[in-house]
Amino acid sequence: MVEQGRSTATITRVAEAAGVSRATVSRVMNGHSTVAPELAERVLAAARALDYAPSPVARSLALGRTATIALIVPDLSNPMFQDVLRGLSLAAGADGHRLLIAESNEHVEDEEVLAIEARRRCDGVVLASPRLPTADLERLVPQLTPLVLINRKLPGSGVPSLSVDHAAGIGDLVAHLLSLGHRRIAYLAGPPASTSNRDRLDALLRLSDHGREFELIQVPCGAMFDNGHDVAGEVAGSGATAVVAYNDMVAFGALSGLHELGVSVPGQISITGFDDIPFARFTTPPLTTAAVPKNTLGKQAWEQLRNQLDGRRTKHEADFRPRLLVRGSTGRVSS
Amino acid sequence: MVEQGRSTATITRVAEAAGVSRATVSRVMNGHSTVAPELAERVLAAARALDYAPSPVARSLALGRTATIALIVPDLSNPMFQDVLRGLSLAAGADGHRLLIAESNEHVEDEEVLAIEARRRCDGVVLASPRLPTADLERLVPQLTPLVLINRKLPGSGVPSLSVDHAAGIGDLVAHLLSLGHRRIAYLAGPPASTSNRDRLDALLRLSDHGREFELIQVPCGAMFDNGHDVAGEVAGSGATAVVAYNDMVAFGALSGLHELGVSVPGQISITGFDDIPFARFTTPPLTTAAVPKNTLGKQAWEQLRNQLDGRRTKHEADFRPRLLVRGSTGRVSS
DNA sequence: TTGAAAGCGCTAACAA
DNA sequence: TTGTTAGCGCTTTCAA
Repeated sequence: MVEQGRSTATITRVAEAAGVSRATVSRVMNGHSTVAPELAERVLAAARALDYAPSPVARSLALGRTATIALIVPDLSNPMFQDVLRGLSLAAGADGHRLLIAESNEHVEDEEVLAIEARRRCDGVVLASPRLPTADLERLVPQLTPLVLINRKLPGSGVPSLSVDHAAGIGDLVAHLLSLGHRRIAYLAGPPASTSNRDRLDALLRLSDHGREFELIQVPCGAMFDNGHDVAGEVAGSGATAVVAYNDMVAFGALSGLHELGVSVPGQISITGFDDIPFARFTTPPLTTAAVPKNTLGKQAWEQLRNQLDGRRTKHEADFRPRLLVRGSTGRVSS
Repeated sequence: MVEQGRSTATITRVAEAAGVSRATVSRVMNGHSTVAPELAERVLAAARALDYAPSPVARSLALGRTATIALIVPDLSNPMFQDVLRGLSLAAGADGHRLLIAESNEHVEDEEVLAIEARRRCDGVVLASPRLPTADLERLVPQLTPLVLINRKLPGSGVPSLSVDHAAGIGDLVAHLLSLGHRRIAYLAGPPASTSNRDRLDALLRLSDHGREFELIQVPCGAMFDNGHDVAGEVAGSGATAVVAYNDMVAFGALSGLHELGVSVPGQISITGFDDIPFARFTTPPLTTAAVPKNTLGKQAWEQLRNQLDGRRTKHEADFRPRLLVRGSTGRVSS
């Protein structure tokens, strides 16, 4: 048997040492009612001497709450979720709550049981599950509440949801490209099952208006560097003068691939990303993109969750409009 | 009051419904001893009907273990830790353990209480705490055990520790640069308090051998994109023909900055990074770097922790030697 | 094989 | 103000 930390004192031992009841110790430790100062002092002294701290697990059972929340994401390697994670961790931590993280590793089929299991160890859940079918999600809601959804709406369910307004972001990017004279635009599509990909694609289709505003060339791609890199050739041969990438990583991969092919950006082709992940302004050339406030998303998620934990009702849906950042990767169309 | 999920069934209700004792339900749920098949079936039916699942919190209290571990990191925005997080999350998850994550947000002074608090909710801790003074860490060990250290050694303590062999990585990078003819090398230093920075710097000083092998120019920098970007001018003016950056992000920032200044890489200056974070091979030019097996680190951390949880002793220290990846950002010195 | 009972460590009515 | 008591939901000896 391995040494499992020093044997921890219990409330009973402290009570004995201080010559009081466990209830009194509990009251002192929680700053409750008014315990006689001299008693309180005795209790604290005993607690210090025994190096006592209340057991979170026992408290959780007695109180019915754990001071812990769960974040459920499909994929931790996605910078988008990393920032949400970070914002959430900081905000919840500042309010004395721990963060449990559960990653489905893109296995949608495990996501339900993962979420339910996680919820049972926690007081609430922040769920980012872009691929889970709506029907399944709806069925899940009662077991996950208090719940906050990220990048996903469930109208009429009363579940707070924080989303990026993808359509608005795409709108800004396209307007920018159109103003530069581009009329043949390739979309490097993200994962087909991803709702954010669908949102972005829908927006593009709408804006293209059946080719009347501009010609839209769809290129199946993915969500990672490599995917963008690998379609560079296809892009170059497509006749597109501008590329709207699913996200910054893809854009960066494409940038890299085009560079290797000797295609100049933005000289011959313009490229836009989406998200504004940290290095987007450091690429060569720096990436024009739509910045989504990812930290804000995490922080707001905590606010929404805390409201529910406190029994408050809360506003239900928030859309965060990305901010267009024009940088060096887009330029006037070469005629 | 908000709806807190559907009211969950307890073991008592299931026992009543099945007409058995709680002990029997417990045995069935845990696949223990041999409960008579027909009884077991009755219990399972009741459990299904009531949608029962054992409470993890109650189990934790009764069993004295939580099936949860904690990862403690100074800064989640550091890609290095993100990958460790990911590897750890996956490995622990595969063995049915949850992951609690605690971020000190670089506040070393909070790290101790954060770690202790986290440990009390968990069965063990993976600690990445590059800046915590050794004495403090040593005092902490008994309260955190089972414990695994990342990028940090505590000789004689018996605490398993997984580290990157920074010196070896730097050695490979420098050998590479020397072979290309470089004799004036700038080091873009990371955070002074970081042990990994110190390791890398020490290695450089040793290799430089007081300038006999090459001249070492120290440039205080940092750990992020911006820091690298901001010292580009200084680097360009330093007369260095090659740059060893603290990590890939800094290298990338420097790359970007030099590009803006019209300094060609590797034409005029060669640059190396460290870590091989995902985009390192997509920069322009792609980054020569020392690849650290970060996923492995996370995965191994779980192995080490699991060994301790199982009461097994385990090998104590592992050094992961980075792999030199020669890419486009380094070239023969321009004479 | 099954059940009764005690216990994990804490909190919170209720009484005194 | 303090203590007594019951209870949070589960596991696990110990007897039967």
